[in-house]
Parts: sequence; structure tokens; C-alpha cells
Amino acid sequence: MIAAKRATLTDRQISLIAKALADPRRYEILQKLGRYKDLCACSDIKNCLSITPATLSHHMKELENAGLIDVQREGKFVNYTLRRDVLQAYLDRLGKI
Amino acid sequence: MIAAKRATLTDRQISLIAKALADPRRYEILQKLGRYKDLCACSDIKNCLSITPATLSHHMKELENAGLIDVQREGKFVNYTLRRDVLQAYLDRLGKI
DNA sequence: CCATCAATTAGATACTTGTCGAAATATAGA
DNA sequence: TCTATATTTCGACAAGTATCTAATTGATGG
Repeated sequence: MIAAKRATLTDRQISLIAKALADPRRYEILQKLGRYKDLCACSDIKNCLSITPATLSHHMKELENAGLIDVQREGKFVNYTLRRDVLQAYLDRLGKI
Repeated sequence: MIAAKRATLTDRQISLIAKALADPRRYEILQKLGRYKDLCACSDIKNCLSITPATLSHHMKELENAGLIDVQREGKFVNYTLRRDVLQAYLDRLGKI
């Protein structure tokens, strides 16, 4: 199962998501993922962001760790998918403030 | 004028807001402000957060700088108000991803 | 098996920032 | 004016992190 309709977030996850969103580069990455209907190739992101592979890898791990993206491995390639349900759960939570 | 119905955010402000929200302490402060119908006294926050005045002052400045709160000075006291319109504008923006 | 390419990891560096104590500023009251 | 109280500013320090290069792992094709 890739994306549940409703995501429930722990306080810890809230914090991880907030931190993940706080970096402009990651925000940019998320925006790009959002423009894809489905999955998005790692190299695709790398090509449009002028960033070293190492730094990109670091950011993608942060996003994955926050639960904001899903990671699919295909041989030596990696694809990402935005977890809209998680993002929405975060927004819902902030909206309750 | 205290709070416009609609706030428009620059990319810079988006970034400032995201960073402001990324600190757990500030998140807590915003939650507290949210529970107040109107304004909230600085000392009130200080009392329920076990934080030094210096650190609190720093955080409130970050929140103000991000546009998330309004600051009203009354003599030697300071009161804060949550800018729900700005927070909402931020959420709207993230929702568009 | 070897070479190549994608992605990750390790290690180093520089910058940011959360925090505090101490000093400064500002206001109110006696 | 003197004092007490609220808040801010300053200076310093520790922790976290974004970034890079270089080395490594893992998969594919010849």
C-alpha cells in the first residue's frame, strides 16, 4: 500500500516535517515532486537543481525520514513519490492552531 | 489595521515562516497564542514555558519577523497576537504543492 | 570479470541557531 | 530621583546541519 487516505502524525513526526520544510532546497524538491502525477526519478531532480549527488541524497533522506516521500528502488535507480496524505495531515494540524 | 483578510506571502516570507515553525518551542508558543481569543501577555508565555526572558525574546522576534504575530507594546509590557491570516496563507501555499 | 554509472556513506568544514548569563533599556511607582 | 520590574540586547558557547570531495556500495552490460 502506497498512500493511506488519512495519516496520523506523532509530535515527533510533526517536528520532523516542520524541519524538513524549513530548508528552501527541500521545499523546492517537494514542489517538483508535486508536479509529477506519480513517481519522480532521482536523477531528474538532480538535473534541475544544481546540487551534488551527496547533498541531494542527504535531503532526500531527510524528506523520507519525515515521512513526506515514499522511496522506490529499481535496480540502480531510485524514484520518489510525494506523500500528499502526510503533507495534508501536517497542514490540518497546523490549521487547528 | 491589525489583520487583513488575505495575506500574500513572498518566497522570502515563506522561508521565514517555515523556519519559524521548525522550532518546537516556537510551535508551542504559537499553540498557546492560538488558544487566546485576542492578545496574550509576554509574561504569560514566559510563566508557562520554563524559558529565560532572553530566549523568549529571541523566539518572539523570530515569530514577528516571519509575520506570524503582531506585537503591541503597553508601557513596560508587551502583548502578542497570532496572525491567523498569515498562518493560513502559508498553509494555502503548502497545500498547492 | 571488468568497466561504468547511480546512489550512498564518510569525513571535513563552515554556517546557522538555540540557549544562557550579564548588561542595558524602559517604564511605573514611591 | 531612586527602585523595582519587564523586556531587549550583547557576547559567548554548544549543537545541529547544509555542503562538498572522496571513497564506497550496488547494479548493469560487455
